[in-house]
Amino acid sequence: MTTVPDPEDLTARARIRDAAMRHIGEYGFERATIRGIAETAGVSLGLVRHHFGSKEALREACDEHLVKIIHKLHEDAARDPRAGLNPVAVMGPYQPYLARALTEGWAAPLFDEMVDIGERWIAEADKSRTDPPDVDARSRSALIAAMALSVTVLRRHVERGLGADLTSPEGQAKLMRVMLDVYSHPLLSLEEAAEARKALDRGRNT
Amino acid sequence: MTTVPDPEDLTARARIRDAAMRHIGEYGFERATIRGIAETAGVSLGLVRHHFGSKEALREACDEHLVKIIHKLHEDAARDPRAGLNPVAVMGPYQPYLARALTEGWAAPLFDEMVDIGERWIAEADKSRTDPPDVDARSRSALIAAMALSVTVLRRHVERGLGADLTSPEGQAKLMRVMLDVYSHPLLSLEEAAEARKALDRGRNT
DNA sequence: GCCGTGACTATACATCGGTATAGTCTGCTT
DNA sequence: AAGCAGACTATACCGATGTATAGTCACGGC
Repeated sequence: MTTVPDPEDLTARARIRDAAMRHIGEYGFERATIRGIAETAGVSLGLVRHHFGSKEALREACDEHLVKIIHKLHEDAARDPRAGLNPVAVMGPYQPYLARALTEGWAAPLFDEMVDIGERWIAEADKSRTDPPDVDARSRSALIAAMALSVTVLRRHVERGLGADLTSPEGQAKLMRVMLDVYSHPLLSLEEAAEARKALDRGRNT
Repeated sequence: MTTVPDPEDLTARARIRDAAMRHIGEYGFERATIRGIAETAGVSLGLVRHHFGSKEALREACDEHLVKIIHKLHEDAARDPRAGLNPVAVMGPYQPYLARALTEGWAAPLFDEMVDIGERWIAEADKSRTDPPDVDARSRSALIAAMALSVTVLRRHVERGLGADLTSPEGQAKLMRVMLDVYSHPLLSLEEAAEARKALDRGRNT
């Protein structure tokens, strides 16, 4: 799944890009070295430069590729909405790179697009909501996007907490069960929330 | 808030440690340089080594200090549970460092302790829950901890989404409002969750 | 058949940054 | 007064890594 390469793949350029995504995903951009990437791709140091020019440009190429992948996944998810719940399963091998991109500061457009998608979804759901929302749909979408991505970003910690390897089918099934339970039970009752809001209005912020 | 220094502070050692936490928080461990930290602390490169021995050891000292801070905050939060909702406000200036620690792979005990605390809280809440939980309290606590920390870890993205600066009181109030709304409304109905679980049981995992 | 272009390699270069060492100054103890 | 300890500085060292350059090889068009 999601490992289907572009037709243009198999080329050295594609191999380098894939190796870069793996290295950056595993070590982060700083610790990933062009030499290491070249070795993994089975090419010389110079060829990386020949194709991409600089380490920074290589990263940008990886980003573009990620965006491409996400767009394709988004189309797929439009057909089966439930499949999109589990980001670890969805992103597959590109998930570590995504996590780095989000935490090392260069994937803003990507996150924003996720917020866009969520916002439309939420606006739809608001129509059948009984109590009026206290805040705009976009803000809620941003928080929910962050929450959904937290599994990706804090994956190692979540794995420890669940006692399961999230690359395995069993681990992913477990994660889905946990998510279903948590997502279907509010952390706060409406009354508690209303009370906290009132306290906030009184100007007591902490 | 949370800026009250230890009595032992004001010493060069403390200044170096604080500078290190700021630099690592801002740039990450790799990109943070001992030279830069020394300059910020207003001391020489050599003094950093004199006090801490190595960059790695300096990081460990920062970790220990973070743990100390978290413990103190935890005691405070025990008195006023609601204050603990907002991790950005709670962690104050140490929040960027915490985010780095969590995403760059070295803060496992810290996360686990948060899961511990949450687990006890959830076990308590389970007593008054009508439907039986599908998964153990610890797994749910881990996911919820990750979700709660997502604001800290993806802070820049959340800020863009909310259109607010989370260091400002207004931004924090806005975040609180968003959290209260989202936390008090389940993302999935019990029926949807039950149905998804059934689909999972049929062995169709994706 | 030649030549040019682009994929690819080998190697040199320069900088950055962690580490190591030698030395200075201040203050305290005896 | 002597001397020792610890805080602190200046500077040298060296490996790692991104960047740059020169050169080789294969292939396709004129």
